[in-house]
Amino acid sequence: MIGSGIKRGTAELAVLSVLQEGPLHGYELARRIEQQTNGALHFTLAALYPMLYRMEQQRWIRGSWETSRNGRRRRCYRLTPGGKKKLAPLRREWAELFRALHRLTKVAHA
Amino acid sequence: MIGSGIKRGTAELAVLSVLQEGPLHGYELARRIEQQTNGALHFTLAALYPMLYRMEQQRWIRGSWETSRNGRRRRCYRLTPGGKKKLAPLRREWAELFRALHRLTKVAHA
DNA sequence: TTTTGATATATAAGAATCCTATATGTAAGG
DNA sequence: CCTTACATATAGGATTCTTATATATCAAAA
Repeated sequence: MIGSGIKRGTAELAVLSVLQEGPLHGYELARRIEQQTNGALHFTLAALYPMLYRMEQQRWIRGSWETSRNGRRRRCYRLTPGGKKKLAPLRREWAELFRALHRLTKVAHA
Repeated sequence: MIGSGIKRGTAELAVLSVLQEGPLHGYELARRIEQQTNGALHFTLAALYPMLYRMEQQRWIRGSWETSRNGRRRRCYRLTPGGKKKLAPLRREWAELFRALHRLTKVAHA
């Protein structure tokens, strides 16, 4: 599993990417991130809940309380149009970071 | 230039990679990182100096005071054997993060 | 000559994002 | 009944970046 120092800042991209597949609640969101990265990327729920709150304030996602048949309440988040717009430049910025680090470590080898 | 939220944690890899080319002092180190990434990655010196200090405590780099002909004192850092050993797993971890994020964003597209 | 800009290091205060620990409560299975 | 999985939430702390500030030398321009 990737260390916390290195994966800083990835949660935002991860949440937006997973929500692009469809609406989800926090608990399931955490599991999808871990599953889809084969366990490489893991976030605790204590880290995710405040982040979901912040992203809702920024209008990138929208949460709504739902009650499943069992009577369990849970907050379901879906991507807003603003969130979709945010995703593209965010991915571009990450790609740019990868290229930058690749250049740095490659130069050292040359 | 890549935002500060995203590039978190990259300074360590950047410093070790650049120092692999040869010994350098802090001021020049900051410029090399920026140059070799075509300006994509920028760190302020106020961020680098405490980091160099920490890395020296961890025995990844070793600093020595030098006085140039001008009479300017500057601290020259060189990679230690321990620092070289650290570089390989660090690069592997970053590569793993890239793969993880790639999977996440790709899945959302499929 | 005086001042500006590049060189060079350093600390302090603050923001952002992650962690662990803790709290609360329901539902299902052994 | 007790444990595990589900589900959300807050508090306190760590790390790593930021801006602002301080100090000091040297070269070139005004």
